[in-house]
Amino acid sequence: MDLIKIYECLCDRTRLRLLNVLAQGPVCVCHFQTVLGEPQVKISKHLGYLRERGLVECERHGNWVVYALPARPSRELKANLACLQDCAREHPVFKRDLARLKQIEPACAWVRAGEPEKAPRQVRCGC
Amino acid sequence: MDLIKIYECLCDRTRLRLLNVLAQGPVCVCHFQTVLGEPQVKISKHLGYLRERGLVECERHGNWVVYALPARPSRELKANLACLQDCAREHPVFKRDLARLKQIEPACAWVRAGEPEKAPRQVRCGC
DNA sequence: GATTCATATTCCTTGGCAAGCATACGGATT
DNA sequence: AATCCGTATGCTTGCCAAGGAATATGAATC
Repeated sequence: MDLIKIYECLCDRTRLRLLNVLAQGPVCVCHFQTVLGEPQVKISKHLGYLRERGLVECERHGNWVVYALPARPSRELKANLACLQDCAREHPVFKRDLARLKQIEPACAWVRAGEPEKAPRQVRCGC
Repeated sequence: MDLIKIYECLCDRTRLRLLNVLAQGPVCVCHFQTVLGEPQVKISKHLGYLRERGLVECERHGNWVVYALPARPSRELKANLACLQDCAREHPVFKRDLARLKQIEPACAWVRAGEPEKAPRQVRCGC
């Protein structure tokens, strides 16, 4: 049963935060680090966990790996993501994440817009 | 954060089934055993888990303990229960549970209706 | 080719939960 | 009081996931 796999993904605080941020658009790993304020290993592992179970997809652009929600989410996933967003709207941690995401918006506009060709030419990410 | 506690409750197959059944109305433990086809210990423990975290409430009537969804569920809980019901609608296991619940309906109408005064006088539950 | 940066993986430790057996508890019947 | 029924609790075992440190990979720059 697929539904249970979804709920297993949702039962961790960090993963909930990741998914909530991803609802705004694609994000690369280093931006997650900045937004959540969590170490790289933690972010990467939880993204891997979500990836293995089909809740997120990723694509490499040079040094960066950009994560996004699946292009064609299942009915169950769509419903649960909508529910999460609804619940997160009033929770301080989730709200803070989105606020931080907005702050770094200029630095990662190309990522959020899904326009890899506009990636900066220099190596450093800037976040 | 309360929301995470909710998701932790939802990440187990048995608990999802319990909550899905409870959405139809109050149910006593022995009816859960019949409907889910799971041993008593398992049912009781998962109900205890849900009870400790405030996702269900219970009330004793003679030998029976009747479980129900909270009278005043939080916004988050309400949203997630609605989402679960929506997702469960098309899943074979959840559907089968509800079908079985309907089958034993006559035997437990007083429970489902929340009318403890109509509890059968004899000891045996009959399920 | 060596270095730097972003990301992933491996290894390890720790904690928590699922499951099942056995047993305890509380209420009702006799 | 003894017994029966429905339910809950201890206890143990095994598994899996979280977290962190160290290291590996892969791409870009010099």
